[in-house]
Amino acid sequence: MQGRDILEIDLLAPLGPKYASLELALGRRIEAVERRGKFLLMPLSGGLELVAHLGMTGVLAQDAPSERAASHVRVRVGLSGGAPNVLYFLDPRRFGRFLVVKRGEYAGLPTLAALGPEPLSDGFTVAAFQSALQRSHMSVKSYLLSQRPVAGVGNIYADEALWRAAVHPLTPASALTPEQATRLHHAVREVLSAAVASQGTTLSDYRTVLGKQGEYARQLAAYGRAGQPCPRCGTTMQRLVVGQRGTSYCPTCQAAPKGKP
DNA sequence: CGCATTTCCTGGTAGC
DNA sequence: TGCTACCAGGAAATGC
Repeated sequence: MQGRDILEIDLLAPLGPKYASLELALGRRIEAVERRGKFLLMPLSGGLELVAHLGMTGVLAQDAPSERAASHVRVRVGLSGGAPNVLYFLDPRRFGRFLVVKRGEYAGLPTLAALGPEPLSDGFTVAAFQSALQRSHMSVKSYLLSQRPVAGVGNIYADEALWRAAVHPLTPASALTPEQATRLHHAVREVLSAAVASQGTTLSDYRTVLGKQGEYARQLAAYGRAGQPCPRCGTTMQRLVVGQRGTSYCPTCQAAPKGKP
């Protein structure tokens, strides 16, 4: 994709502001393909930028979709150069985004505008993470999901990291001890680097760009394991809802913060 | 301003 | 088998 020109870009149905300003990409060159957190960023010539987000179930593919998936194609991008020279953006549940903005202007994308450091970069330090936690009054799980203290942690990896760090998901972020914050920092890095090494977590539909299943599901210790024994202590894992998200945790390893039963 | 709640949307599945 | 009802969730919009 990098270095190619966008010769065609078709939005296959009106989908509102999640798919805005695509016509501006016509005739532009894709100068780079980058990732920040869960956002895919493609700087275009002319000071523009294509921003894509797969939501939960989105797919960006160069292969023509199967008959079954054809109805989920939302955007088709025709590129210069030899085959493969078509990009298909599939988004079955319409939770994705695919839009053109002025480069670096993320006013309509507040999460991207306030995105925390990349978890596997040198910019994600214990000190910075600790001071971010200090400033939030949200539960630590909700704060992780906000993408502000660190980029890219979704529901699965939040549960995994909190379990590894032995931190209860409802602990107020600012109430974490320095030891807990340090453990959580390391846990986020360990979980994400292991998940990347396993090419992600396939629960049902997710496939890598090469069509392979992500293999991290077999390593999940917490996510989706409510009612099953904790891999560390054997206690039955519990489920609760945090910020409208299903949450699994071990009531023994991840002791409740003071005042929470 | 900061946080909580609601909304978007459809495939998958439980229950009958 | 076929129907209904409900759940899942990332980020934005809305509410307080």
